[in-house]
Amino acid sequence: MASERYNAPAREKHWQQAWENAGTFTAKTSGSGPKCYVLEMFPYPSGRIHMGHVRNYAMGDVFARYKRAKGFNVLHPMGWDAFGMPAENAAIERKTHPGTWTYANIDAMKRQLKSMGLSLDWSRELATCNVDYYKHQQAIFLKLFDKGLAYRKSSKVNWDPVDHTVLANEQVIDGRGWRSGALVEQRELTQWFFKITAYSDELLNDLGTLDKWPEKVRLMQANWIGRSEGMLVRWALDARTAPPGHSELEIYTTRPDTLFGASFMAIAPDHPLAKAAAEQDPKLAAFCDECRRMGTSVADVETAEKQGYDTGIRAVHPFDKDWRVRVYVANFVLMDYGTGAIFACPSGDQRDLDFARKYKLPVTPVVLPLGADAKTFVIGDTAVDGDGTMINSRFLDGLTTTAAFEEAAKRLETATLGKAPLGQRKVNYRLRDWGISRQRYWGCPIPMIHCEVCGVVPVPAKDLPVQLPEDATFDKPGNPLDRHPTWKQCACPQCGKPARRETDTMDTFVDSSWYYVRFTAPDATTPVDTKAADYWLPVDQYIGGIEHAILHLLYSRFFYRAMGDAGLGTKNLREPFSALFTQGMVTHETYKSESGAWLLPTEVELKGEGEARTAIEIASGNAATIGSVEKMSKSKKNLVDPDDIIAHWGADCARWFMLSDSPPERDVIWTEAGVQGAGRFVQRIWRLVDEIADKGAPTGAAMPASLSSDATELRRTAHKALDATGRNIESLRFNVAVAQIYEFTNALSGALPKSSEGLDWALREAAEILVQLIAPMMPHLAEECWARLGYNTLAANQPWPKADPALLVDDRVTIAVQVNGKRRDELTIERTASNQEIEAAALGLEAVVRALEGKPVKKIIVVPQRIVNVVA
RNA sequence: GCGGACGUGGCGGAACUGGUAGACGCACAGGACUUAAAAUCCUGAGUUCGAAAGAGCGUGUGGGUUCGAGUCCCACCGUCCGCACCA
Repeated sequence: MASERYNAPAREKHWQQAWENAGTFTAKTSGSGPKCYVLEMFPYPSGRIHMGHVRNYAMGDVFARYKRAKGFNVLHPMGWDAFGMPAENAAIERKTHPGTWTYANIDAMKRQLKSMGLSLDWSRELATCNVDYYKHQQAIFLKLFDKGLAYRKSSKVNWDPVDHTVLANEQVIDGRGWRSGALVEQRELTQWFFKITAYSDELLNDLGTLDKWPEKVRLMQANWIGRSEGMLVRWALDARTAPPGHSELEIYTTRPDTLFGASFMAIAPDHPLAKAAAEQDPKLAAFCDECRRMGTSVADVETAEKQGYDTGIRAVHPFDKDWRVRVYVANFVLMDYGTGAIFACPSGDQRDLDFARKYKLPVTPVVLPLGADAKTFVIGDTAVDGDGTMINSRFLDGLTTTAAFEEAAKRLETATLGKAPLGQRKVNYRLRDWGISRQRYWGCPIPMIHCEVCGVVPVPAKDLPVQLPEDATFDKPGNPLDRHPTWKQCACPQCGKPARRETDTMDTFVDSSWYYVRFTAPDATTPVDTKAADYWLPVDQYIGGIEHAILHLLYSRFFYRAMGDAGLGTKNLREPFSALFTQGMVTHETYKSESGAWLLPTEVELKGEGEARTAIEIASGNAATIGSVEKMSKSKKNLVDPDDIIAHWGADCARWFMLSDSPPERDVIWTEAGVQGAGRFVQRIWRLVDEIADKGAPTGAAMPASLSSDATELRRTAHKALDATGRNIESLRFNVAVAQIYEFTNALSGALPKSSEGLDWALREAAEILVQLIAPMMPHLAEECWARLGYNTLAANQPWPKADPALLVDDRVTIAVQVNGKRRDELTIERTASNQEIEAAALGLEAVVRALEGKPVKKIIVVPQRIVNVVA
């Protein structure tokens, strides 16, 4: 009896309900089997899920379901990264409260995620904007403050003029705010910081332990931390030229070996020496002002021409008291790296060379590159920064650059200026402390109080939480907390006098730096339940977008360590995510109307194929242009709504398509044809299982004593597919797993019309294996098929079948036969055949004899079970 | 500029530690079923020459190592990504 077409949308709801009723995916800390914590980066509740979420969560779900089937105690939670700017902007636009907007979005998106049939433990759901979450974050902040890991300082910060808030360095991309896209300005403000730099070395070194992270991400983090080994070198200033109170200038260099190539010194416009000199030189003061103005936008800095101003100050070369070097103020020297002062060796550094040429300063080659001729070697317009042999460098001459570094360092360390050594070794980092103050409402309030008498005082733990006021106003720009009439007024916890609350809130990246810890015990009364955290952490497989390679992933690595060091129960664990996978984006073609407006894919009709493809705007009937394939985005309207796809095709179809074809780390192009293909496959599986259930052996029948060769062959195919698919899911090679399932399905369809001894039983076994192979990817269809096969258990609860090792190897193997490296034929032979037998069989092949043309055989190479190459 | 990744049919891609290149999917062509369409099933296909058997060429380009290279080495070209005055 052939059944109806599989009605995915209807049946999916049924099975989702069945899982929910059975509590299938609720994780228990006391569960059996080894633990496995699978996590996808939690979403920002923007309003609706998009295809990128579908892909991300489909991947995580396949992995989680597979691990469950393999007997692991799986934790697979979901929550909401719910604080942040869009809620506040929406509040301004719609005259509502950010919380109202956010919670409505969470409801909508939760419904959407549920329609995907994800194996999530919703009992652990959390939202970072919920006071039950952020009160613990405030407690953590206080602990970090106690440890000196959170502190306040005045510094130049990135100011986003559109969002009216400060941004961390990591959140400035190409000189623009990561969210608003506005050109970022530099402002001097007093802000809260986390001391991530205390972990520079550890964060860098431990990257080496993250062998299940993408190399690319580790490299990006290593570059961001930016460790360099160099020296601090103090230069005496010529007293006749130095401003009062300044007798020396300390610089940072990674190339003390090139000291004899010194041409000039350069200091930042904000360097104390520059400020002192500017007091006596109005032109210099004007130059410094100009530099600062240029520095207002990061984008300007990148294109600005190198400029300098000779301060008239002369510095004395550390190795030659008669050698004077000019000191410039230069617009390219940064005050907050090293000491804000450099010595320049133009022959070895392009930027210094450009500057030297511009201001007609000396250029002395000091490194002779390997293979260059000392007599003819000159520096033109290109600096030479590689290794080589030292020249024009007195006591360093003839040494390699590496040896010269050591020699110069030794001499600088032993020589003195005044009483202290002339130089000392110093490791520098590019990484800066993490500025977390945001002048916005919709974030976690920083639990601090400003008292005129006592200074900055932490809110006592017993007074937590510091809750956001509900009655804030969003009608004008600026910080609603700051202008709230009463909220910031409080009593100083120390002296009791009237004081003022801190009105800055925390960067939302703080929220996401520990949510994975909170998932292990979301209802604990303390921020961390040590027992649960020790059991579940670290996350065994983390999946998310590459865009967080630095931001979220570096912050989390820091925060997890800081929490441990502040006594929050995770001290024995240093890395939060033992394996990381970064998935590619979902892309789609773009369409434009005649007037140049972007069109949704649903607004155009496509015709023809290949080069001849055309698009018509449905509403107007006019021709539309087919544009390039881009990441799905609202601005380009190349969006496909997951709701539409799931309602029409079902979640399984959408999931299957997201996992097919493209390797998961690469971008995938969403196409209508691709979805149709996936939809066809869903029906094909259903028909196949339906037919086998009708004709095949009864549920639970034992294997017949004797099987035909067809039946054995089918069993081999099934068990090989089982083995290979498991390995590919394990290594997240979903596209290959999908291809193997297709191949297996083709073999199964091919065997269906045949009839021989034991074949019905083998068909049934293969069908059951097939259902379990698709279960992680198309879980609803798997349940439907499982039930059709006569079971009243849930497929989701079935253990992953075990492949029979005896079926994984063939008795006879096909070997390619080459003559002089060219494939001429192939031969099928017993797997256990000896090399002699293989050689004999190969030489007997007609194609081989023909290719040899009677030439004598020089040698024969036999690779068992693979290839034989006859060399003549 | 510095650092990194990648380059395979019409398209997405597969190919374990060097061993039958193009699995699987999409698109395509031919056929079956049907009054017809949809759905489904079967067959074909890297390319050139050939009716076929078969042969030549073929993984960005040029060289090299090897019995054998998509895979290893060198140089170059192209695409993409990250960082970017970091001393």
